[in-house]
Amino acid sequence: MAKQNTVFKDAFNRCLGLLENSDSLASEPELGNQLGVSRTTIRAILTRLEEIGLIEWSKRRKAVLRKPSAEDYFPTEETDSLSEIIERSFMRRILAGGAEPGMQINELELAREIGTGTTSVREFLIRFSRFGLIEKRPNSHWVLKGFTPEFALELTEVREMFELRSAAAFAHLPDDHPAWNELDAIAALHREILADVDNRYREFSELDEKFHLLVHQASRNRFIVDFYDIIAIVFHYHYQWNKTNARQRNARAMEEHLVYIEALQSRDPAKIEGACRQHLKSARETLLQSIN
Amino acid sequence: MAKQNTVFKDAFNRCLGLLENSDSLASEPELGNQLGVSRTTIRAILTRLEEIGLIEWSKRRKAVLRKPSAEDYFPTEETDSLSEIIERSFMRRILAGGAEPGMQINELELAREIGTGTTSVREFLIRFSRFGLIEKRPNSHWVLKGFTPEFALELTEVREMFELRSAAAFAHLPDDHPAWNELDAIAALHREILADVDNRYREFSELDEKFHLLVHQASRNRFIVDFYDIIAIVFHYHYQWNKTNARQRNARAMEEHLVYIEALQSRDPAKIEGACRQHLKSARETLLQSIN
DNA sequence: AATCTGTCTATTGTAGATAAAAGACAGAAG
DNA sequence: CTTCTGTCTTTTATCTACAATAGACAGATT
Repeated sequence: MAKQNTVFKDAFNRCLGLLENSDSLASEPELGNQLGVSRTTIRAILTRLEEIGLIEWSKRRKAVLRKPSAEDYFPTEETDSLSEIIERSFMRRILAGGAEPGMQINELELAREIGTGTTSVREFLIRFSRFGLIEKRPNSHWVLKGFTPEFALELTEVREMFELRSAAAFAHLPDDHPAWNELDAIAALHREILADVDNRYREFSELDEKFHLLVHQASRNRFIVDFYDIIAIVFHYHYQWNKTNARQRNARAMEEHLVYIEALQSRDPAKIEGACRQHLKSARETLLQSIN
Repeated sequence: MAKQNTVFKDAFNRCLGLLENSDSLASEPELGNQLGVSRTTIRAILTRLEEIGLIEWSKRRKAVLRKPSAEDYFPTEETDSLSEIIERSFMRRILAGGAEPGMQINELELAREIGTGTTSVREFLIRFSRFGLIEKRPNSHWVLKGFTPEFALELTEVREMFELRSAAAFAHLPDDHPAWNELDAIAALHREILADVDNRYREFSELDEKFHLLVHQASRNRFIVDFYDIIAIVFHYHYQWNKTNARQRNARAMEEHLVYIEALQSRDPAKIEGACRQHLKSARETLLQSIN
């Protein structure tokens, strides 16, 4: 196949969601906006909805005939884009599996194992190389540099520089900047999760990413914001496969976040720097501990 | 063609160089090391050398029959790798040509204009995207964010953070670290060029890159070192197409470098910070001036 | 015993082809 | 006259194929 129709399938599934609570659908351009896809894809979705008897479609009329059932949805495995599949598969190999630093990475072999063409793997590796974990030998293979303590130290060194600066900039955002409201919402969510931490500590990972990204964005510097991608992906995958003490670790981090957030809200530079440093220090320690 | 044989042509040309001052060639593996290519390529080179009557080749014997002449060399246009060609072509379009921020970038069109396949253009754009000048709309085009004053300010902000830290780290390198010798050599070259600045000011660009890279490497942080790529490419191409006051600008920068280098050699943190800040400040001003 | 050459295989870099998705435009419907 | 639909064209994402290049191995040479 030249191209997977995952965009179609994913949008189709989301369209079934829209269909649950309504007895007709909006216009094609409007649907396109709602689902974030082009009209071409919308029309493919409408065609299929009609085929499986979910709607009656004639020009502007899109009447819902019945509610969607579980079988109407495409299975979730089919809605992931190829690059997501490659990313997951690759990250599992290098973080979970016993991948030695210095190991060669073979495009062809990777492609065969994942069951995809080499082009996609190549493009993934090129995109991934900016994370500093792999390196290309021109006209030859890639070399895995490995998820080592050195990597973690270099990563956190830059992270700390960037986050301290961003946090300081946060205090100078104008009072009517939307970031303040988002910060309040994030603080509230922290308290909510902490109140039921035993059951909800798994939600921390996503919350953590959202909070730190918000802080980094205050720098108004694309390089600082982009760099946060690297941190996010490392934490995301690393914790996904390393769950020792997750509950306790997350609870502690959330407490620190709350102190950090209050400091931001106070707009007091010294207080902000202190809280930020404290949190970054323990984040670094946690990361380093979990590597060895 | 599936693959250009630019590696062969470039290595061949360099091999002619080796051949100029010697009447026989080393063994195949040894030549491979000297030219940085595989034995397969070496044997292709030897075959051609024999064909055009430059050597007599039989097993270990590779006797030089005559000195290479100008026609023996491949033209330089044919020795550039495809990615270099694409990079130059693209940079010319966005830096020299009137490329508006927000403009769409079309892979197919770019490929046609450069006369290459889309795969190579795609891969180039992916690699290039880390420089923060373009951005991808998934399943759709790339958007040019433009070489704007904002870009320059964001770039220099991070650069200053990184270089100040690297310069400070430089002072703590052990006395027997090779960087000290390289620094001396770079200082000497500065003085040499300054002594004949009217004729040699064009050599500054390369020297500048070498010096700052040396400083950044003292950080021993892959993210800091890698970031210097962005600065290098921006300065490299930007100055290539913007030559107003080049002589004066370069002379001033070299003077500043010498002060900066002396500060590094003194290992005095305060002095280093001062000289570094001074130089970065005028580098930023120069860059900003040349954008508007 | 070490290094070299002859030969063979495997992998990378790039072009070209094709289905999926985006998007343009004219005429239809409100 | 604005927004929609029908239709068509263009572009992107991905696969496959193949020449260039790297690299492996056994036997030859020093």
